[in-house]
Amino acid sequence: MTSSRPRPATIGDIARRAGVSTAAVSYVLNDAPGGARIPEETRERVRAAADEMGYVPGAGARSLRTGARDLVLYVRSDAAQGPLASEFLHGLSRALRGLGYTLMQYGAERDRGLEAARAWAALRPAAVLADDDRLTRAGVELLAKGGVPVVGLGSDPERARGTGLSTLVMDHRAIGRAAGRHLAGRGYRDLAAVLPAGPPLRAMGGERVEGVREAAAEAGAAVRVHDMAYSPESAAEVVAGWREEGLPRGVFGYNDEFSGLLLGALLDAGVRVPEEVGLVGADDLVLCRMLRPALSSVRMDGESSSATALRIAEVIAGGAEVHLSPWTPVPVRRAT
Amino acid sequence: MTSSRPRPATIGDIARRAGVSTAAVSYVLNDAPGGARIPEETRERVRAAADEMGYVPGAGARSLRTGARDLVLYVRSDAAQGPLASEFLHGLSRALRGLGYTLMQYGAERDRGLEAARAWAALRPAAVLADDDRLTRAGVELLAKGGVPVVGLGSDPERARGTGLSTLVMDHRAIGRAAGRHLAGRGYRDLAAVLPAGPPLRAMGGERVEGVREAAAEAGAAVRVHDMAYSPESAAEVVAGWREEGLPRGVFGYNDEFSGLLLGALLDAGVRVPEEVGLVGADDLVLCRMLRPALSSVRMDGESSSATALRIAEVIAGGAEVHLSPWTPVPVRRAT
DNA sequence: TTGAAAGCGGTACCAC
DNA sequence: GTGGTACCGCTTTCAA
Repeated sequence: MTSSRPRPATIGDIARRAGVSTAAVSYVLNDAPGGARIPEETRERVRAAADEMGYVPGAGARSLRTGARDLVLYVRSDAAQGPLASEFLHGLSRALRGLGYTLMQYGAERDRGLEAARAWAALRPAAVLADDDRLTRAGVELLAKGGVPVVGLGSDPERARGTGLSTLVMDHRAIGRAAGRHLAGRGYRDLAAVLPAGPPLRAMGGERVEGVREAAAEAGAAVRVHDMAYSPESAAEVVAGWREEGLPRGVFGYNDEFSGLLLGALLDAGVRVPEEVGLVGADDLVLCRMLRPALSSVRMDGESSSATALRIAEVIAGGAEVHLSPWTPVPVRRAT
Repeated sequence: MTSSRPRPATIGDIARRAGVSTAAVSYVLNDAPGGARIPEETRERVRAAADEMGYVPGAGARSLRTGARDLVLYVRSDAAQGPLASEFLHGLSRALRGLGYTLMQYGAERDRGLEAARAWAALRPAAVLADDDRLTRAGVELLAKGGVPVVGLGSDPERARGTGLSTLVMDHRAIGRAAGRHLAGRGYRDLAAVLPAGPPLRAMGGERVEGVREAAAEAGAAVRVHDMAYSPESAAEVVAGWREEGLPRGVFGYNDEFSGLLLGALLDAGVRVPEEVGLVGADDLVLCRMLRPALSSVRMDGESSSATALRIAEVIAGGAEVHLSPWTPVPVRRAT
């Protein structure tokens, strides 16, 4: 008497229960033109049967038959968390739904390259959006062979151009430039910038530092660069180093969170902020307004994220190659 | 000459190219026992063909044929962000993969209830994990009819017991209790607790406040409750209110982020923390160690998240009803 | 007006 | 030993 787990009802079950053919069921449930002249009474019966049995057509069998692909895969590392990414995700999801696609986040695992591409391809998606570090040449090629457009999140547009790979990037160099100019604009000439130690953030950090360097060069300022991990201890070490070799006048802390750590360490060391050291983060999180003194930052402005999402959705639908960089950095001056 | 988008290669394509039957292709690629005696030379040819054409078997057709369901849906609101949720997600994903399942995050949209359940059911998942606010009686029933177990994230275990709905909860009351005891343990008898204004957080907030009340009752302390939105302005209002009616001695700020806002507002108002007002958050984010004075908090300890994940995976595999609450709150005393 | 049947891409039974 | 073929659930053409 082991009642095994119930299986979902099939169209055949409904047809049998309603005493009609499977075709009739399909017609009624999709109110398809093919079965335009099915009497209301029959329709009623079919709908009732479907309802009672909790029938929902299986997406797999359906898309196997129709050939429609409506799945969009979104593969992200955790690095891309926070309100900005989250808002973007929502806008994208909404825009895609409006166009008949379904967005799914896939791969909390670290799979990448060809292996990952095979897993994605097996799902026959309409498109794949993936963090750059998940993508390899071979992987993108495999997907392309199956007609699956790929959008590289954070991929270098220059390297991608002409390869069929679309890109969506945040201009980290511009963020660094904005931060650097903010600092230089206050008259600071002795600058320091922080480079996150971990692999996922390091690449972005490098770009941001480059931007700071550009801004410093414009203003004739010097820039020191320091490795730092995301921990209070590491922040304290950086500050201790500064105490020895001399405090920088202005600091770009990579982002608000690293800057928050740095601020704590500076205050612990008895350094007055901003009188002795100015500090600027990036992302303009609410965190900036929790800290005292309140943290200056760089906000990312841009077309509404759903507008961006819409453009991406068009790529997906059209299959063209595009390169998007929809955010503009805007310095936000606060106490530090 | 409009070269339409390429379609993925099918098993038939490979068979034709390799000059064998589709059956042979299937056997070779899955090295299935059925085709044990296919000569190595033929296998080679098949593999080569598959490779050249970038063939990957479609998961849809495969599971249609085999009847296997390997998809686990994870439906979460953004409310559940942060390192804890993220770590849990990873552990879960890994554990499930080990058992042959694939975890996908679905539904950035706000769909809920029966409508959402239909969408999930169409994917023929092995199980659905969803935030409680997405679930309705009818929705869970629909899924159950199709043999799909549901785990309610944050659902009340008491109400769920016996309905077939599994639950995974964080014990918010216990968090509040831990925070309240921490405060009372410092000798504070005039307590205040914050209740987040928004709908997603409010329910949890209510539970936490209840916990604070319990701890206060034990110690003979009083508790005031204040609505607050997640903004510096709202925090300032709360503090202004306190200035008028008298400062509380100890404050539970719902979580670290609300507490951070409160801390900023308190300092702005010239209140000395912790000399005049003690403050405790919850979650033990890195944020606590950015703030000065460093924020006391309540950390969530528990069995490793992958162990929890494993138990959930068993539910999925077995279809049984379980009620999990694997986290234990632990006060973390810092400067505030 | 209704329904039989073909076929989507796979797997695996079973007859050659 | 091999590979033809039935079949999974569903849509849609076409004939009755």
